[in-house]
Amino acid sequence: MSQSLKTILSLRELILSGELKPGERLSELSIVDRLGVSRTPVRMALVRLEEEGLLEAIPSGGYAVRHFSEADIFDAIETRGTLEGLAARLAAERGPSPGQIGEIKACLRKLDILIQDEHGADTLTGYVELNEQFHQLLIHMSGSRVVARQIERAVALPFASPSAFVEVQAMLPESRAILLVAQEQHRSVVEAIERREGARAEALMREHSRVAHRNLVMALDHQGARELVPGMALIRQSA
Amino acid sequence: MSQSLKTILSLRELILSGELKPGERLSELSIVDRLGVSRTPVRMALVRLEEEGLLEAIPSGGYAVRHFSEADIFDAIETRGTLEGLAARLAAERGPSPGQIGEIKACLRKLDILIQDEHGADTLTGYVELNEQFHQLLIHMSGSRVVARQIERAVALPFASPSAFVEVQAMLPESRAILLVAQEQHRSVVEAIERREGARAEALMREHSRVAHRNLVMALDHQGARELVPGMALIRQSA
DNA sequence: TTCAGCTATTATGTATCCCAAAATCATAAA
DNA sequence: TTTATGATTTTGGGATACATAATAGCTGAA
Repeated sequence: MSQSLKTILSLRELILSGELKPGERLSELSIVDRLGVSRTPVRMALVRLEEEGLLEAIPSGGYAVRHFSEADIFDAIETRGTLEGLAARLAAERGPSPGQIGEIKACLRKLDILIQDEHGADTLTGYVELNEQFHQLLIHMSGSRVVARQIERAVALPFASPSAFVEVQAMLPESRAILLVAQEQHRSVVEAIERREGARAEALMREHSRVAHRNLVMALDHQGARELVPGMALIRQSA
Repeated sequence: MSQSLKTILSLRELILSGELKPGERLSELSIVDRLGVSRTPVRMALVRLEEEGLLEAIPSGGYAVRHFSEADIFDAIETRGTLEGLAARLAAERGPSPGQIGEIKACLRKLDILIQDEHGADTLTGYVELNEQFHQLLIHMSGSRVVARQIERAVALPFASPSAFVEVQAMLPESRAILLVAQEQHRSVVEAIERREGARAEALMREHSRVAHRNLVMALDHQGARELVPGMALIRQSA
């Protein structure tokens, strides 16, 4: 593993865990001391994490940990939903290959099976994996590198990912119901794409992203649930 | 001006002018020789230009000039339109301040005056400036940093900018008609936002971006018009 | 006591050097 | 003639030394 990658991973962990607080300025030398790598990979990591959205450049030079408001999380989810809606519409309009449709239907079936089981031991990680795979396949079906790239960037924010809220969701009593609704949306989107119904596919994908909105509200209300949301350490009320 | 910035500007110019051809691998040392700066700012510039989308990272290390297809331009425009549509909807739903509405209406009036004049000497640069300002104000009215950032990134691709096609458009016989339509869309979007009509504002902004689609088709047909489109040097048929 | 200005320190920006890995080319063997 | 292997060269990643700009702290004067 390269020193740069090691530094990126370490810094990201420090930021997401809240050890480095929002607004805190990151001096290159302090990171050098902390992580034991030289300034070159540190600088590389700082640039990459700014691109990712976790850091912001200070006008006079250097970087600080970025802070977000609750509204920012909302907007990030809405942005992802909008872009995934675009991807779904493009997929529907352009008509994906039978192979792609087969793949995503196989993914749907696996999710069905997983959901049928009452929540077992590692059901959660399995769900996260399959859910991410579904979203990935959908993006691929759009057939657009440009859109795919844009979604990648939108999802880079930790709380914007399609599975950012599965952990909090699992804590809720209505958890299972939400899962069923989400899966119904998955199924309907695929159906819409198959039938070349672009507007429907887009609307469904947008609405699908809004289960995250609901989970967000839940997470904000229940004090214990907050730390289950990745990146929650970056949230400041007044930001 | 810093060496890094100088390198970024020089490299971008070399890429957009087509002097560095799509697919061409960029060796750090060759750039050092070419531009007379050391490797450090060169490396920094390469990272930033990859982020911008002009370069792509090679798995084994290093960077190559990215190439795009005509479909990619189409998708980039559609992506921008979708995100600007999101911004317009958010602006409408949230209700911008009277000051913001005043600002964008002032911008509209200036555009009106400019369009009324028969095409004068520097009407074009004036139009580009006001047009960009309009789009900027609209983004600001959304009230969302997250959305603003995402649009910034989408617009970084040279042919995705709101004013990427004004030069080709100016060559067309129906140029004036297109301008009038675009301005009507500007006006309608502001009206929709004022009336808190989110769906209308979004649809209008999307449709507005599609004047670029039309101009793109024109540019691709007329051989002389191609080089008026920024970034056209990056287009490969089969990409 | 407060503010201005200077200085010292620390931070980032830049250049250069070293090293490891990968691509390439040449040569030899099948 | 083709393929495999080894040497050479090139390239990129990393470390460090140097230059320059920013900042904080201190001193002196109002």
